[in-house]
Amino acid sequence: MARPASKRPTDTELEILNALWELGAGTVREVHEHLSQQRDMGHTTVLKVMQIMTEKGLLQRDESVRPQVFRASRTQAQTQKALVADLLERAFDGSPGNLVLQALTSRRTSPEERRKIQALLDRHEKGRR
Amino acid sequence: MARPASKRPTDTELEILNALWELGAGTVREVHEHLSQQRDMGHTTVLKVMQIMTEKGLLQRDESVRPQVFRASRTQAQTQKALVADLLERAFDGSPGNLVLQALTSRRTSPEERRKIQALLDRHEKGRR
DNA sequence: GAAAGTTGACGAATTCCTTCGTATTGACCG
DNA sequence: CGGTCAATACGAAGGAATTCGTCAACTTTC
Repeated sequence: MARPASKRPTDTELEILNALWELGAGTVREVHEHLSQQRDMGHTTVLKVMQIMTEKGLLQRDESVRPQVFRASRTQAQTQKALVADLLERAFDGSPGNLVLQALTSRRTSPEERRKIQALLDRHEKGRR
Repeated sequence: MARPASKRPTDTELEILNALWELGAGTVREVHEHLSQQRDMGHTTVLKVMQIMTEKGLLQRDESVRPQVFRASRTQAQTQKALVADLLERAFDGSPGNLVLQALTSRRTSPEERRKIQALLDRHEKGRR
């Protein structure tokens, strides 16, 4: 009669993952400073979330050094793919086309982005990868 | 010092929205039956969630009839677009290209889907919409 | 080596979400 | 009308998520 832990990283967790992907790896302090540029969070709050993320397996922790160094367990691409697959499943009936449609009509999609997408599509059309 | 209500519909809420979009509008019973095909949820549970969704503004309720009829406040397309924009912001640094890349490399993307996407791109390339 | 500063562990407080049990209200039938 | 059944409201239970305060442990610096 309870709520199951979210399969996806939460918003806060994702922000920390973004920081770690950019840093490669980092201490709580480094992550906190990175986040502070956009977000107002206490140092211990970041630490706590990162501890929980480590328990969940989202982060790896090197305890042999002080301060401890954290890194993401999965790559950004792996996580992004999982998030897209999840959203596809939950909100787009599994049809990537519908999802891409909404992405294309986003205000964020510049002609440049569109060319980028076209290039991706071409690469898929002729052969692999 | 607490948790803010999620800006996005939760998983359960999205399932109910999916049902209502497909039904057009429906009673709790109809939604429950629709959901029962994939999910095991009590009748009152569905009702409760739908009540909360109504409070949140996600659903509109016609109380003049019995049983009450609910419908989604926003269209599927509107919601999908918001979800994509949100994911774009949180996990793809605002770049639709990166998102589409992950969508394209999804196992769910058949050649047929790819053609569909190509058609969308073409439509965007030449002119409006 | 003691003081001062960092870092990390722990747990509390609070709200949200999911799930129902129970109670109340409303509608229909006889 | 009163009874019955469905529909709705109410509220509670309990785990998840977010945020810190507090204190202990460890480092660095005089």
